[in-house]
Amino acid sequence: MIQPRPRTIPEATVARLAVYLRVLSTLADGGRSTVSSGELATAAGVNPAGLRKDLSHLGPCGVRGVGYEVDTLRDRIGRVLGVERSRPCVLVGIGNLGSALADYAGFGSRGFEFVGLFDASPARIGQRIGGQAVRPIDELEAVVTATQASIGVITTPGAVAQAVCDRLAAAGVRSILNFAPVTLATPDGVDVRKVDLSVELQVLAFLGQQRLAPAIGEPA
Amino acid sequence: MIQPRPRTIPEATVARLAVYLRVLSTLADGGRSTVSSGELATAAGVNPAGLRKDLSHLGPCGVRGVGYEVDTLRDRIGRVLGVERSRPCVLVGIGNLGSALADYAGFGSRGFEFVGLFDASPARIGQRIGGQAVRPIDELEAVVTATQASIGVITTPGAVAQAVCDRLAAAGVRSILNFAPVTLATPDGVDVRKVDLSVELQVLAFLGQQRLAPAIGEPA
DNA sequence: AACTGTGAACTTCTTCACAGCC
DNA sequence: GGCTGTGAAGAAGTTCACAGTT
Repeated sequence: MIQPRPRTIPEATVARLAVYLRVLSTLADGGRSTVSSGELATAAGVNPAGLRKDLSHLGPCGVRGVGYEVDTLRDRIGRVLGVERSRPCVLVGIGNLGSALADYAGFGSRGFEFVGLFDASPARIGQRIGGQAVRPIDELEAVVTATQASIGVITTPGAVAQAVCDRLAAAGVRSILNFAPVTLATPDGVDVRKVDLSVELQVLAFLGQQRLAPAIGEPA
Repeated sequence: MIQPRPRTIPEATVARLAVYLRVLSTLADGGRSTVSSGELATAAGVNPAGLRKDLSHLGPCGVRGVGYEVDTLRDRIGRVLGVERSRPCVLVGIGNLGSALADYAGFGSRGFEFVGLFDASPARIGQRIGGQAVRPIDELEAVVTATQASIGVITTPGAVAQAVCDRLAAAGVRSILNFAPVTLATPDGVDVRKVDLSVELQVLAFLGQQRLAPAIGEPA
């Protein structure tokens, strides 16, 4: 018994597919009808062979000697990533960062819909962002239940992030994107993806300095 | 001739060191004086053996049978990452996201100092954020030169990100953190690190759905 | 006894090189 | 000729298991 294709796509590949999808949309908007792996790879900032390997997870989708049809490939990747399916999300913590996310138009075209924006501060309640009123945090559970939201985004201060995370998980959210500068613990079946802005800066700075000074011993 | 230790620390390790540093600071603030790899690993969300391997890049820094001294280890990591050194940074694009970054207190304690906030919109010029006035984008080159800023952060709309990137690189910035949803091209010697919020969400959603349905074939 | 530091096994990801097809 | 799809090689990262030290 053979299995025709491993049913799981590696995480690294998924991340790049999302990037290819955006590049393809841009190309399609520009009226481009066909593209080679080399060109697409350059535009996406990756190696051409790697791009072809990524696409191989979707089954054959190009034409040898020619390249890929832009519209077809875009639709194919979109279908695999599930952009046509609407995904209700809730967002907790409506500071500058939360507002930026709630406002960002790019999510809608990828199937993400914010169905609830929550904050603890009375001053923010009722404020409208991206066509949505900010609600008090008490309503979190009710909204998650009513909307069946399975994705939660945390943009609160670190001090309350774990508590928010616990409430999201208890309410039925299965995937959490965490921007708070803390490591969250979650029950089995709930996964967290962390984006840590200060870590990104630190890595960038360190790698830059390491690249510049490959031969300097640090003074005792 | 032997080299006692490879002078480069892997990127993945650098990212985790930044996380350990934060956890250690929290422990130190709580008055904790010593900690084991197991405990620290749990708090950082990693495997204990991996943590020890990460630390091994700094040379021996624990005591066998006992653990690590919190203050010592924090200082050691801090020194390696260069948090004591002040790093001038410029930030271009002062929307919600840019404002969030300019305001974020966590950068200062890591040695990052925003020495210039720039925007193209006249409406934003002069606005004060995080103790800093927003300047017109025309002043970018002058400020980079005067402050010797080597790090630039781009939080502009995608359409202008490449142009901003070109100007930063030409002005002498060597490391760029890009939040705009485009892939940037840079000359040799300038490196870019990309944070793509919508890719993060997409990966999170996909992995969640893939985990739930490991055995579903997609209908033709 | 407890816990670190590290070689070795293992897994994952990337790159290469070329066969296969248009 | 040109470009895709993929097995094989290589690099990087992770986990294990245990020797070494206090």
